[in-house]
Amino acid sequence: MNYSLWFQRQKKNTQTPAAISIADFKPFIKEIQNALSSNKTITIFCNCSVLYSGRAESELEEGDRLIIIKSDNTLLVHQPEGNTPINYMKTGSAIDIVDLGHGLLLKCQNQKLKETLEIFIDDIYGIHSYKLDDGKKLQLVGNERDMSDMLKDNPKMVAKDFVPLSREEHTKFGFIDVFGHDGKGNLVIVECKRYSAGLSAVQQLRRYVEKIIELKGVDKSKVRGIIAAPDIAKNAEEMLQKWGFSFVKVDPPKRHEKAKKMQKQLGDF
Amino acid sequence: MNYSLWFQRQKKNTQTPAAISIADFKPFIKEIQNALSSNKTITIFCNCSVLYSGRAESELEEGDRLIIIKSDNTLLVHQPEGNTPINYMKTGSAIDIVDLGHGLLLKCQNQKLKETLEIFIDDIYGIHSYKLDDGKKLQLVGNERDMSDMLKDNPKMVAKDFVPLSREEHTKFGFIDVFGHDGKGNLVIVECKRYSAGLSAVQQLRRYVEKIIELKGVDKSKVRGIIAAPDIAKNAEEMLQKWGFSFVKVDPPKRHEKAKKMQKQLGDF
DNA sequence: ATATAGATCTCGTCA
DNA sequence: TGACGAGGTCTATAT
Repeated sequence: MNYSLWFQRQKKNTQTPAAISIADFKPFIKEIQNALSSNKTITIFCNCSVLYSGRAESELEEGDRLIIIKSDNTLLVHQPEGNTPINYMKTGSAIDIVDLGHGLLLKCQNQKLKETLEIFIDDIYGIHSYKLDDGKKLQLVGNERDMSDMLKDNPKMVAKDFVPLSREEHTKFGFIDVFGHDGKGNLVIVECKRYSAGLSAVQQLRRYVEKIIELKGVDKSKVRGIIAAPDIAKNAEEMLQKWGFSFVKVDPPKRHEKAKKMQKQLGDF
Repeated sequence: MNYSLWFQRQKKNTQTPAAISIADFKPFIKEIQNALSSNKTITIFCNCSVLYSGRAESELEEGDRLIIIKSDNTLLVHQPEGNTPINYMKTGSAIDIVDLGHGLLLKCQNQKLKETLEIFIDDIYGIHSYKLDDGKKLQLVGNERDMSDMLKDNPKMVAKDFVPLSREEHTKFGFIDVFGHDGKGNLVIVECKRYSAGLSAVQQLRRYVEKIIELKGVDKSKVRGIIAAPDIAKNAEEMLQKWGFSFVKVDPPKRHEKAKKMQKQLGDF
């Protein structure tokens, strides 16, 4: 049975706090407990303050927020602006609601992660819940994996004489995006970045190159390191040159490219 | 005026799709447009499918979700499980709602970022909106900055003879967590990590050390690199030793430590 | 469980 | 505006 409840209330009148009686919150408690026990997704528009203790400790003063509780007991506190939740608790937390008389305390505890979140709810503007049914997964095109795929399928984008051997493999040399050799007996290591490559990208490449020199026992001059990215930062380029690596401008693939690739494959028949 | 609307409907009966008429969605459109124009925070419990195109491209098949639209036109699509939104659009997006007859199309476009999100809403279980008022910011204790603070105030946690000079400063040597020297005329660079240090942490330290050797023109033996973290990965420790750096076990500070520090400071008087 | 690296990362900060 | 690093990062994957 899908039961739901909706209260529309005026914001608490600070001039007459006595108007908010214990009885006001009773149905909310019931609704939240009901929704929690039936694994519904719950939204609470409210005025609240928040305390967090766990990996760090945080405090958030009183303000209007949207609280979301999911069927896996994930809890999110969202402010009216911004992408990311201001506070949150991960899946598997134990959630409890306590009547404080002057408001509600939403307690959220994750035993495993040793984290606690306490939400002091001063006023509730609305509670809504619904049992959501969804098992679908996102199909995404244009991540780094697709980029290394593209380079393996189109080695000329890296270098004229590049011969790819493996892609995105956890070798003993490390996690190398595209690995191969060129016509002159050099090993080639390609590090892809979907966005402008920075210092850390160059260092990542450097680490792989050094490891392969060490493990294969080959000479430094026999290993080519290449960054493939749409752009590279000035400092990163300097470091790249200093280490004898090179940069190839490559834009990350999206559906457009994917479609072209499929057309090409179809054309092979 | 705070106006709000609440519809409780059964899930669409797939056997009789004709039962869902255009008229059913009319009040929803009005409510969404109304809420958008007054910068309310909106929640929509619905069944929908989603297309994204921008930095990457993604597709999400039909399922039950919670859509959140904030007062800054941030848009989030949440599945009933998991911490992070399955789809999202950043602040400043233009949001438009279109009646498709057989459902609604929620279009979200960010001109600046060249991103588009299209949500095809097949069925709506509930729409709620409220104007939220909140300008408070999170007070957080126990981040890396606090950790470098702690080390600067308690240099013996790093080494007996450590003399800190600066903390978290953008020097010409780079962004170094704690910088100083020891009694033997060596420069000391400390890199803090709140969690187990990995290969990238060691490389970050290595980069700072190399830069300071280059810019100061000092000998490699005169610069000490130290990782301060609660733990270090095995591979990272190997690399650390190979480069002559050292590891110091330090737990990140939280309120408990902060309080102790304040007591200590008070005790100084 | 730990380790490694990507992410439509996001967010802040400083040049 | 770009660059750089932290994040209560989160998430997926491999060992």
